Amino acid sequence: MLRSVRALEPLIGKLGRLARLDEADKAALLDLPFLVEPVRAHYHLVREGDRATHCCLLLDGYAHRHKIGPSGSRQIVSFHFTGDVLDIQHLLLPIADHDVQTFTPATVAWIPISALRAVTLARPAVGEALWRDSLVDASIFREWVLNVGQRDAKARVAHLLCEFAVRREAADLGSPTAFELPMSQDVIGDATGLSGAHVNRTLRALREAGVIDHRNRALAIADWRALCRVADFRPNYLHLYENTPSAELAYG
Amino acid sequence: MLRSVRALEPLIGKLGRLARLDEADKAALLDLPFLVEPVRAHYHLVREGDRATHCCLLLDGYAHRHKIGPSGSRQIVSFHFTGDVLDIQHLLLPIADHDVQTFTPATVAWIPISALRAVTLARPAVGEALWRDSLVDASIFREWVLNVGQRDAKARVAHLLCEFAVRREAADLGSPTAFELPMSQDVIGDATGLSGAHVNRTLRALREAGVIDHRNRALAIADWRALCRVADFRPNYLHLYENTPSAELAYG
DNA sequence: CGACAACTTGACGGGCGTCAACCGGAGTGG
DNA sequence: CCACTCCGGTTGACGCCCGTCAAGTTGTCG
Repeated sequence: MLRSVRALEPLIGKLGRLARLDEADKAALLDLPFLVEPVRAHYHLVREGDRATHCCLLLDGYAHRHKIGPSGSRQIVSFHFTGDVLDIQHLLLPIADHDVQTFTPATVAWIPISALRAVTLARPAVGEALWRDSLVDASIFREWVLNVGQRDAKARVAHLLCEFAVRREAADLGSPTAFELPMSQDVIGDATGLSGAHVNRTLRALREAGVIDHRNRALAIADWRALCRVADFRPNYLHLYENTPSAELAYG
Repeated sequence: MLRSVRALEPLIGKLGRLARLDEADKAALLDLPFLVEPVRAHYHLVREGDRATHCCLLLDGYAHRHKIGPSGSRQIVSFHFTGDVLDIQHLLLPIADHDVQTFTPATVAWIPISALRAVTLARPAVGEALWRDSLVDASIFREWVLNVGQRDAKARVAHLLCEFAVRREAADLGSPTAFELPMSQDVIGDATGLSGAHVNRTLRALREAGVIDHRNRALAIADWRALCRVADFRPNYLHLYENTPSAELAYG
């Protein structure tokens, strides 16, 4: 475990996009106690049933949240990037109802829940940003219910890629149209309610349609509009509003 | 539109289960401005794209939230009962990302968002209760992603019935094991990602297995344990903890 | 260069969608 | 009191999307 100065910068970046934070708000965030921990891929950060004492901020790498279904099957319910708070619900719901797991090597910061709650009370703008973040999370879950409930395999996978691209762009994590897809096809399957084999077939179909270019784990979106059309993708559920900077991902 | 005294009692009941409210908190809630409106079944309370000015509290009747998918299909993402705030996310996310619609005749109270936000700032316990409510909502969405993503038809429908029963019990809305199922089979299909025809087949299978008794729209749960087993139902995602009073729905 | 995980592809089968027909109850109008 | 309408429930026939399984290939890391 390490303790480094200003490691919480990514949190300020994220929350600053969700609410207007003044200098005192930012100072209070930077003043939070925390412990930095590098972890390997496939490391369980939270397990269902845990009584949480700390919230987990993802400083680097990728993670997902998932639930275990009948006969051990796994449903991934969200993906997370640098700057995301992985379990903000533990501020108010003490017992975890799902697992959180890295799927690449990652670095996380553990923040005591008591300290985070104190900040939300002392600095209402911070509380507002965190609450809004959890509401956007909920909106993404709703969209995923729609995704696995109504769309066919091609649309499901395409939708996932669209969301990945737009969220990367919004979080300023590099090119939105060419990036590494850091997860295995089984993981994509667990997120879309498909088998790994069918994810493979589906990615091939998207490639052969000229919509994406996908080799190994390198993804390039060849035709953004076409991908959105296949995916039935409308980004409103991400609630980015004017914070979507991208000309590259122009929509409509 | 009507204005009646203490119409907001159901809100106090609900929030009182989510956080410890003192007399001043309750007084602040009862002091909220509101307008009561009776509405017919299938009335749209909120439409995707609306800029919300009021939050909608369900005083009586049933409602659901849904999103429109490819080629006009509909995915219901949650059901709501008396006492539920139907669109708490509009406190912080101004533009609706989904529709809210009654499916029985209902009575709602419209509360101005500005007034509700003022109360959350002045009375932190109220803010905490509302935030927690929105986090439980999010947890339910996650469970629904699992439901439509991983479970087969019988488990999906059974899970919906289990959730209905436990939430009725928790909200003190009458018998948890015998009640009216107020929605059509198409509606159940839209909530579970199944066709209405297959919901019918599935309900028949559950009836023939002796798990439920279901005639017209009257539902009786004949074997609660068996229903839970079929449904892969574990109520932890509802975050009721010690607030689950039921001996009738004992689990484990 | 060997081991192992992930990817790839094909064959086969089943769960559930689609469609169509029929039924049954509630409301409506004569 | 009955005919008509309409919505929802019920059931069967048929087919497709996608799961499962198995075999082979590729990529990567020690």
